[in-house]
Amino acid sequence: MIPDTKRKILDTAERLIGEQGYAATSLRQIIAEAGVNLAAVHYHFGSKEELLDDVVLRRAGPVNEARIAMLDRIEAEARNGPPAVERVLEAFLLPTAEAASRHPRFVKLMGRMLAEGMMPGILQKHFQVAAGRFLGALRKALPDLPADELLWRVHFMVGAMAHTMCGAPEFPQMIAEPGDFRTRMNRLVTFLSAGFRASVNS
Amino acid sequence: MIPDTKRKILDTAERLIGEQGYAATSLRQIIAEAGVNLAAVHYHFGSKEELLDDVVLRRAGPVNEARIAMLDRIEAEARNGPPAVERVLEAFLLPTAEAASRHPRFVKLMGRMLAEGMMPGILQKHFQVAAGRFLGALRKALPDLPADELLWRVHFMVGAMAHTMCGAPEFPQMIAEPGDFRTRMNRLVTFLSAGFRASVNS
DNA sequence: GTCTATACTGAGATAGAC
DNA sequence: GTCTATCTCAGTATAGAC
Repeated sequence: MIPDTKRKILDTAERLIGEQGYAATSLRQIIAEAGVNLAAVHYHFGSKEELLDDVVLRRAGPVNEARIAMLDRIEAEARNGPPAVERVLEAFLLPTAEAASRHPRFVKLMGRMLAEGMMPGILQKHFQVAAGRFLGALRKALPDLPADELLWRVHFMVGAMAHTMCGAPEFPQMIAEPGDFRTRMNRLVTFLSAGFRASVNS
Repeated sequence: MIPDTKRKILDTAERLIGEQGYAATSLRQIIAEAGVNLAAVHYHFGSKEELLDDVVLRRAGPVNEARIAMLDRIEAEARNGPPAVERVLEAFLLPTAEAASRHPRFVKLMGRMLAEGMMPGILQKHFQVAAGRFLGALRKALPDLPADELLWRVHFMVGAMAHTMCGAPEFPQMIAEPGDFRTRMNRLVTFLSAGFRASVNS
């Protein structure tokens, strides 16, 4: 069982870093809103960066397991044939929507992490395995797409996904929409699938 | 003529904020690498945030003028008919590639700004006009697309664009590619155009 | 007008008392 | 496990030299 102090720090850090970004969020703000002492952060986590690492660790596992389970099912249904791009993208994006319904703070945080360029460090550690599985499935789904082109399209997808997860809409009209994260992810799947399917010669 | 000290601060801030992000870059690091005094920043700009504003201002103007000029030409060639989505996206993205060839630091910085969620503040001030023109052109290019769907797709595009401008590739293979920004933007145009054209029912 | 020196508050981090 | 005290460095501000 996680001690109360530790859990309060994790919850508050998750929320504040998701709202403001990692660098812009101070430990002092976190401990003030969590109602704990500054030294408690360093006792339980060691540093600000390791705190972030623990915040990610707590939620990333379940999301990635759901992703891989969904991908397993899709590949099994496709037998040896290539799976549909839409299904593969859904396997990657819909578990995020599930997580968002229960832990909306965390999804914003993940978007921030991707956007702040923390992929080479913290994020890679937690998502490398799932990313590899996903990339392989996309290769099978799009056998005619050159390898480098596929990687770039995955790069575009990560950008669109991160920005959408952050939840900072550019236009006021978008806030009016009921904040159903699943609807948003379905829009994204439609958009991205067409992008992945585009023929290389424009 | 911009004084040498002011220009050095602008150049160094542009580079460091582009590499590390706004919140993660300290004024002290900027003045150390620029070889100027700390107070010079506050004399010339007033604060860290106004310094960022001036960094953006210096380059955003020319890029946006190129965007609007390109859009004018495209709309004139289309007469009253709807322009092709590809051309509209090129008008928005290729001037960025032009800017990148001469000011690679700045493009990274713009990606960072978008990613760090500074759109409601600094970015909106400099890009609102161009964004409005661009949105109108997209509406004409895609008359059958529902208005809310169009806004979400623009949102996806901004995310993909920002992430690509940051220039932090997820996979080592992507670095091997010659860093031609125009090639990258052409890949992006192909990808996004197909996404914008996707029918709403997936 | 332009820059230097210096001071103030708040950041992350650590040692050690309890 | 928890908290106080303290260190260094961040952003900010200002007085005064040139």
